[in-house]
Parts: sequence; C-alpha cells; structure tokens
Amino acid sequence: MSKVKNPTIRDIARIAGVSTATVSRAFAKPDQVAEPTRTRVLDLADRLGYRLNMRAVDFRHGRTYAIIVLVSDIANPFYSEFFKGIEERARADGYILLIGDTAGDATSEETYVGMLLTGRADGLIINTGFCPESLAEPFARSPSSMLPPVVSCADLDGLDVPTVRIDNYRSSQLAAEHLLGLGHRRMAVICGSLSIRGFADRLAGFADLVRQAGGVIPDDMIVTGRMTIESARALTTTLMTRDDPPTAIFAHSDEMAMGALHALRNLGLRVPEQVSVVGYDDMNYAKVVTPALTTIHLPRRLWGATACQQLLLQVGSGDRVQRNIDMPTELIVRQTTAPPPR
Amino acid sequence: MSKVKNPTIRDIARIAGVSTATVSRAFAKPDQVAEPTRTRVLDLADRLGYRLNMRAVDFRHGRTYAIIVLVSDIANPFYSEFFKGIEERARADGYILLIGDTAGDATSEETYVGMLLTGRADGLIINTGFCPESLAEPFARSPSSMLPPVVSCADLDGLDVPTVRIDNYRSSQLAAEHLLGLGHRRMAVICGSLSIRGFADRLAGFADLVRQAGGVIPDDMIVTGRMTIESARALTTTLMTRDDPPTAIFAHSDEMAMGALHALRNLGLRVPEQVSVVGYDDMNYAKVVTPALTTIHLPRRLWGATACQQLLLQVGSGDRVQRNIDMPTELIVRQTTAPPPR
DNA sequence: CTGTTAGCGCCTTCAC
DNA sequence: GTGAAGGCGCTAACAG
Repeated sequence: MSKVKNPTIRDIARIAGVSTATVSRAFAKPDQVAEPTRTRVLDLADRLGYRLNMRAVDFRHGRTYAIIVLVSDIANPFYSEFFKGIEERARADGYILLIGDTAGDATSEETYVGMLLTGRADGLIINTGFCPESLAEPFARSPSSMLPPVVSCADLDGLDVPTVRIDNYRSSQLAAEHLLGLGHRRMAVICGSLSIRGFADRLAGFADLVRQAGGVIPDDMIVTGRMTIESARALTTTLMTRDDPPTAIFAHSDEMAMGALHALRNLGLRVPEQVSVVGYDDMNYAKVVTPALTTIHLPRRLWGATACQQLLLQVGSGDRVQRNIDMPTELIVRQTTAPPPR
Repeated sequence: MSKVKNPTIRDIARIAGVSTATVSRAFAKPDQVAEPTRTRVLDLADRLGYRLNMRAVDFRHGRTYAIIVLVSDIANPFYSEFFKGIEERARADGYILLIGDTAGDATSEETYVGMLLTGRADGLIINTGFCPESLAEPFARSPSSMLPPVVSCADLDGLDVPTVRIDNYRSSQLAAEHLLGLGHRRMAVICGSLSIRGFADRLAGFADLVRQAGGVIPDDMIVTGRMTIESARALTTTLMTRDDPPTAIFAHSDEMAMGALHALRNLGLRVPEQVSVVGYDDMNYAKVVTPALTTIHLPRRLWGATACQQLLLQVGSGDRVQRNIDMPTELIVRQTTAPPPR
C-alpha cells in the first residue's frame, strides 16, 4: 500500500481521482456528495490514515471552538462541579474547554489572556475574582464588541463584561441571621483574601447584619487565609485559644469549615454543642460528613453551565446577552449549628 | 485615527510603508530589523490595536505549542503538584498545558485524543492508567514515529509508548515490610480500581511480600473503591466492624488514608495504638495532619516535569528518548504506624 | 537590512 | 453532484 507520510486533502483527491472540494465536502457535508463518490473517498482516506488538519480548519474558520476558564487554583475542589457544568454545556455546542490555572501568578494569567487575544480560543470565563491586567487594557481601548467575548463570575473592578454571579453579600446575611437567631453573639469569620471582592462582600454582609442587630464583630474575630483545610485549621486554633473565644464560626468555604471542624476536634471542643460552624459552597461531602455541615448552597454546576451559556451566546451572535445574571443561593441548616452553651 | 476593524500584518505593512515580511520580523525576530523601522512598525501596530493571529501562526508553523494531559479526575488533589511540574517544564519551552479530564467518560477521552490526532495539540501525557481506545487503533496501524508524541505515566496494555513511571509493586512491598516488621499479621488493603494496572500492582506487591513472609491477606481484607476520602471512610467502617478486624491498613492513596483515619476516629479507635495506617503519595498535608501520616513518597512534581521533558524531547527532535524512566519512591515513616496491640 | 514570492491545508463561492 | 480557483494571515527562503 503506497503510503504518504502525512496525507492532505490533496493527496486523497489525486488518488481518488476527484477534486479537493469533493473530499472536503465528503467530510464536512456528506449529504452533498453522491453515495458512491463519498464512500470511495472516505474509504481511501481511512486506508491512507488521513486526518483532518484542525490547525488549517481553525485558521480557515477563523475560530478554534475552544474556550478558556481562568481559575486561581485548579486544586480547589470547589471548581470540580463548576468545570463539569461548563464542560457539558460547551461540549453540547462542539466547544472544548481549556482550563487555565493562574496560581496567583501574573505570568500564567498573561499567557491565557494572550491565548484569547491572539485567537487561540474563542472566549473566556473568569472565576478568579480578579481582572487580569492584560485584559483590562484592551478592553479600555476598544469597545468590547471588537474583542473576543468574556464572561466573569463576579463583578470585576475595571472590566465591564457580562457577569454570572452569586450574591455574596445577601447569602452571608443568611448565615448571620441563622446564627443570631440561635442566640450567638460572639462570632468569628474565617475569610478568603479580602482583596477579592467576593470575599469582602461575604464579610460585609455578615458583619452588616450583625451590626443591624446591635452586635459587632471585633477585629480579632476576623481572620484571613487561603481557601484550604490546612489554612483554616491553623486559623481556627489561633482563634479558639484566645481569651473569650467565639461560640460560632462563619467560614468562607466548606473546605475552610472542614479545617475549622478538624481544629475544634483536636482542641476537644464539640460541634455544635460548644461551637457552631457555618460553611459556604455546599460541597458534595457537606451532607455526608459527621456532623453534617450547615452551609450556604451554591448551584456550582448550574453556575458553570450558565456562565458558559452566556459566553456561547456572545461567541455565536453579536452581543445579545443579559449583562448580569444572579444565581440563587440558599442556607442549608444541618448539624454543625445549635444554640451557644449557656 | 483611522481604525481598521481587525488589522492584519498587511494593513500594518501598507500604512507603515514596509513589506509584510518586515512587519512579521519586527515581531518574531526584532533584532533582524533596523531600530527605526522596528519602532515605527511596532508603534503603529500598537496604535492600530494589531495582534498576531495565532491561528495563522500555528497553521504556518505546523504546530500549536500546546500539550494535553489526560487525567481521570481533575478534582483529585493528587494531580495538583503533578500539573505544576508539567506546567513549569512546558512553559520553559513556550508550551502551554491543556488539561483533559476524562471523568471515566469515553466520549471526553475521545475528544482529547482527537485534538491530538488532528493537530490541535503537539503531544499527550496520559496519567489515567488506561489506554484510550481511539489512540490504540492509530498506534496499531502506523509506527509511532508517524504520530504525535505520547508519554504515559504507567505501562499501558496495548500502547507501546515511552513511560515515566513509578514502581508500584516495589514501593508497596516497602509498606508491607514495615508493617510486618512492626509485628502486624492481620492487615487490610484499601485499593483503587484493580482494573488499573498501577493499583493491581500495589496490591500484588503488598500481598506477595506478606506471602513470602509466610502470611496471607484474606480476601475479605481486600476492598476496592474510588480514590476519595469519603469512599475510604465507608470501606474502613465496614472493614473494622467485621469480626476479627485488621490491626493495620494499607491505603492506595493518602486521600484514602485520610478517610480511613476519619472512620477509625469515629469508631473510637486510636491510631496508631490500636490500628496502624499507611498511605500512598505523600501529599503535602501528610506531614502536617495529626497524627502525621506514614506513607509512600512520590516525587509528584518531578514526575510531571520528567514526563513533560520526555514529551518535549520527542516533539522537538525525532525520537531520541528513553523508553522507560522510573521515578524513585520512598517509605516515609511518621506517626500512624506502631506495633499492634497485644 | 528589506522586499518578493510562494505557499501551509482547507473551505467556499461560482461555474459547469 | 462536481471541479476550478482564490484566499484566510503569516512565515521562510531567496534575492537584492
């Protein structure tokens, strides 16, 4: 069998005795090619090990059918369902997903933004909470309609793009209401980085509601760390070994709540009898751990799917998208919250 | 300022009064262009908001400078350091990383393999433990030198490509030796899916050594589940509530070991006084948890970097790569192992 | 140092 | 239903 090293559409055409147009059609629009011709071409292509060169196709089409999702830490299990939601939606439209982990590193951020701006991807979903600098500049110079579509999962300072967001402020008030209603007065908040608007809002929502109820969150009851079990474990230990420790803790993620629970257990403190804990995210494990976690439910998968949906709408047509979509949140009361000890 | 909607190299050339070649060089090989010409071109390009069209560049170059990493579950924290290792190595050569999560789903697997085969990526690193079907076929038909380079992180049935692997069999023997040496005789193994060669090897290495020492692992002491905390938690509870429960548990990952520890704690069993636990992976948290985890250390970051290195060697030149590279492993004894209770 | 000239592989009118 | 021809945006010889 005479093999060509890397057959192109032209090789197939020549050997099959047809034009390149016919070969192209045989693959892209099979019904526009007569049955005998089609099978002959397809068979030959298969025999020669021909494969469409997608680099050429993408170039010709002027798009890549890829979208980038920018996150700050791919290892954060929070994202796993979020990715799934995006991926399912993207795949349905023939798009594939590129996951960009910035790891808080400006260079990698730039790399991925560069891929968008230079046409290696058709759109971008941002869920880092930050506006990449390299993106802010082009958006400031040109109207967004001249640039590839971007959707953010939070309001971003300095970047006016459609958002699909959750109401961090209001959902945190739910946590405060719940704890206040149980009788807690001395409460702590374990926060994600407050330079990220979302976390700042969670703190503000919680603190504002406490204040409205005539209370206050002392400064030394507000601590900040990374969104990991380990980070929260350390913070909680510090928090609880102070004089006059809190009777309740509001953590900015379930991962952090898990760390808090771990620390409390090590300190010999019982949850919820001695200390209450409220998490955030409603991770899959929240309902199965012991004690089951009281937390703020986020529709993570739907969130991803919706963000992707909005992006694809822009990719396809011009610009007919809602500017802001709010995802519903909900307080799920389980077993880590109870009235404070007398 | 007269704006072109989407300026190309040709627009810049025309307006700047130079040839397209010069514009191209000004970007790709700045030192080959005279200073005044270069700045004039670059300035103009900037002013016009020109951006290189990477689709065209990739097409022209015949490559995309992207490599795909295939994993079975992106949410498994095991991968996080592994990705980092790959990414650092890749970035150093100007390559970017596409993470493909198969989620055990054959369709997504096919998607990513398709991207490789159609030239949307230049190479593939497999760390799922399985050989994707859609990859086996082309490799069976053509010599691998005609196909894009692939590196696997385990020996794969039905796919003869270079591997960068760990010795699952031998490292599991280390765990067995340690436990045996402490005096354990009744031991259980919490396994990952045994249809994945790596996990089957871990079980075999452990069991064979026990057998050589005149012991045996009863069938009901071998359990299998997903690589998650929760899965191992359930398995451990079952294991320990049988008559004659084991005095030691060898888990196929640290995540699983964490689940086991959690279950033991809930059952009121003390580690290591009453039950010993050995993990696998040496995750970052292994040394900080209480009690600190005895485990098999894997150089995860280096593993990723080495796999990437081997891949890039193939991408660049023809085929001068070692067929198999073994990463070193090591037993790290910490606090979860001790002699069994008398 | 710079310009001219050919395409890379595919798709897509426009004829036939 | 099929073929001929042009071009997507860029780069890489090869001259000058």
